[in-house]
Amino acid sequence: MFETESMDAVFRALAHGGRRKILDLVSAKPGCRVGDVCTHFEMSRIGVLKHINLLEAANLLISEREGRERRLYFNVVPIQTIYERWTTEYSGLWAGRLTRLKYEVESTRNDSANPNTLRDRSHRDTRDNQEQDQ
Amino acid sequence: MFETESMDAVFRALAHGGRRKILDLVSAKPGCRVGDVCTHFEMSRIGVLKHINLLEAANLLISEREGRERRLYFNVVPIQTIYERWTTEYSGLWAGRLTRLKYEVESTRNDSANPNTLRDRSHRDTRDNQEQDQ
DNA sequence: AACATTGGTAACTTAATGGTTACATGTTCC
DNA sequence: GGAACATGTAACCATTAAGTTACCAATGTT
Repeated sequence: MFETESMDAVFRALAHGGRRKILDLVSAKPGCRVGDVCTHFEMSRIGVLKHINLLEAANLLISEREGRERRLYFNVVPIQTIYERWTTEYSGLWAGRLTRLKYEVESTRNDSANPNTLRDRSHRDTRDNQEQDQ
Repeated sequence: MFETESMDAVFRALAHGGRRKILDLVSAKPGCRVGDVCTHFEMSRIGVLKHINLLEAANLLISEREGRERRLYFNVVPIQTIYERWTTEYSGLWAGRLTRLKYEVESTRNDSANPNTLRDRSHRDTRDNQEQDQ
């Protein structure tokens, strides 16, 4: 719906705990180098390097060459974009209107006669492997 | 750092465009059923089902049986948790203090004499395949 | 010049994901 | 009861992702 291609890269980059840890490290020590990040992992240097590169490709890290060193900086912008996506898309939820409803659903679990039923069915699912209208 | 196991599931669940789309659909039509979601995908019904199950495992969807049907509801809570994680962890950034710095780094790219250099090096990387101190 | 340091490529192995088809189970409707 | 329906399970295949080792290329240092 509101998906951009770059957003997908960001989401995928964030899907890895090690990479999130890298973001933590770099944001704690802006300007640190590849080797500095590596010291915090059991993994091989190349393993870490690939994660760093992936993060940079997603624009979550910015790197800057300085002689033989490579300085790393964390870039908040993509995460802010994601934040906007959720707050815009699910604005109602964040505003608290539906949030309360959800909490009720989660805790009580007995509003079995939910009025918000979907009845716009139009798919032909008979005997598996249907192809649907996009 | 601030990682919980459940948070990892959430991040991984969000890493797939199709699953994010499912969240969009369900949050737009709370209480819709599995089949309803399927109509919006080219994929086979089972493919979609697995994504739905994964989302439920990550607690991003809540489902409720009603006869032979399964009603789906979006659960904001995990996303709120993630939001907290970022805003807490990178609070300085969101507060705008470091954010400005980052923007400068991104736009100008010539603060080559960054004072924030990390010099706590202590790893022995000589000839690859080092094991580091955790 | 010689050598340690820092970073990067290339090629490969293994594990995880995304997706499929075929079959199974419980429900509603006649 | 029996047909159509909604959902689910099992077994499997293809692709991608994660990580490894071995080697390469600059840059500093003495």
